[in-house]
Amino acid sequence: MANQVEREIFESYVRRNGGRVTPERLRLFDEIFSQHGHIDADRLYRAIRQDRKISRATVYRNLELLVDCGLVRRQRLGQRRYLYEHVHPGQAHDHLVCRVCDRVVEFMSPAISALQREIARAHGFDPAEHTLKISGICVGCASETEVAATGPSHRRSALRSTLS
Amino acid sequence: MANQVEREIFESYVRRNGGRVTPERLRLFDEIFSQHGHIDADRLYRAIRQDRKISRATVYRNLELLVDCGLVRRQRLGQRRYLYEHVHPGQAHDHLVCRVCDRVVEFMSPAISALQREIARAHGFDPAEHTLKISGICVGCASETEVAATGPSHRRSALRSTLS
DNA sequence: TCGTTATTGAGACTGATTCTCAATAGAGAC
DNA sequence: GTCTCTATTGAGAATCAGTCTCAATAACGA
Repeated sequence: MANQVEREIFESYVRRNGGRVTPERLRLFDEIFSQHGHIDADRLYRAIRQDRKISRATVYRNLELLVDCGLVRRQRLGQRRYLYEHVHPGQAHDHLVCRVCDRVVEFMSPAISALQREIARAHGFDPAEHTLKISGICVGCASETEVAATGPSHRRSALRSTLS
Repeated sequence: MANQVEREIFESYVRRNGGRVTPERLRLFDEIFSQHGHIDADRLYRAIRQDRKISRATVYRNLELLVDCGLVRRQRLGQRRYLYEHVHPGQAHDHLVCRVCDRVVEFMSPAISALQREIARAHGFDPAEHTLKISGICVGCASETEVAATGPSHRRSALRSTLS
């Protein structure tokens, strides 16, 4: 079975802390490790709902658990909700987010990671994790919106008159 | 008067887009430019409320306006709410956030900024803005929590047993 | 001063996440 | 296998930040 190692990490983390291994936990683990990329809590909830009863609260609680034991990363890439992704140790990466279409692209930069560690230490911080999100406009959207935009582009302006 | 330049940028941005310069807008501008560091919408609302009637909606609407014209930066540094800070052009900076006490420390790294631009371009993105948040544990909290922590430290674990 | 229409205020609304608490069910002891 | 203890679950209520609605107000150009 795939993700055997991660699954053992998970189970042993739970047991070590006096927790119980429940079918709900395992199902959530499987779901998030079968997904590629970023997924929100509601999607996970609905995916699991396909074949078993589970409550939203359980999904949230156990996502927190997965985050705590380091197997899952939770980030706000869009505006409203958190996105979750499973972590492959040693493969730290960051994100480019298109502010028009919300597409997320991952990239790795050991140079940036190293600089971050350095900076944190210089300021007396013990760096635990970081979030680097670069938002901009991707190639696709850039060509599409060339004609339109003169302002903040993607979202409605706070000034009404610009709408008319 | 201080912030004269920024204020003119603001007024001309509003006018240029067919908007109106209202006392509420000016008051919000003054408030956020009189504050140092990061502040949330509710704090701004309450600060302004001290000496004039204003509605929450107006605060949010006009914060959006300030963000749109580039005078204010909005970021999620904590978990829940957005934090706002006024921007001094040419002084891009990033943040270190202590995950225990939520203290925010600013730092500047031209090297990281340059790398970010490079990466964005390499992936066909036109970079508009970025958020780099390094969260970790600051010196103060590190020494205080030395004895305690064995787990996720600062917040309640998703596993109940660890509470007892 | 007037008229047009952008802006405001109050409160309803939304959507994501967290909380509550009674019912359920792991898992160690026997 | 059965018992017991208590961690976990489910359903829905609660929270919280932020957004929307719409009638009343007030900028600002004529």
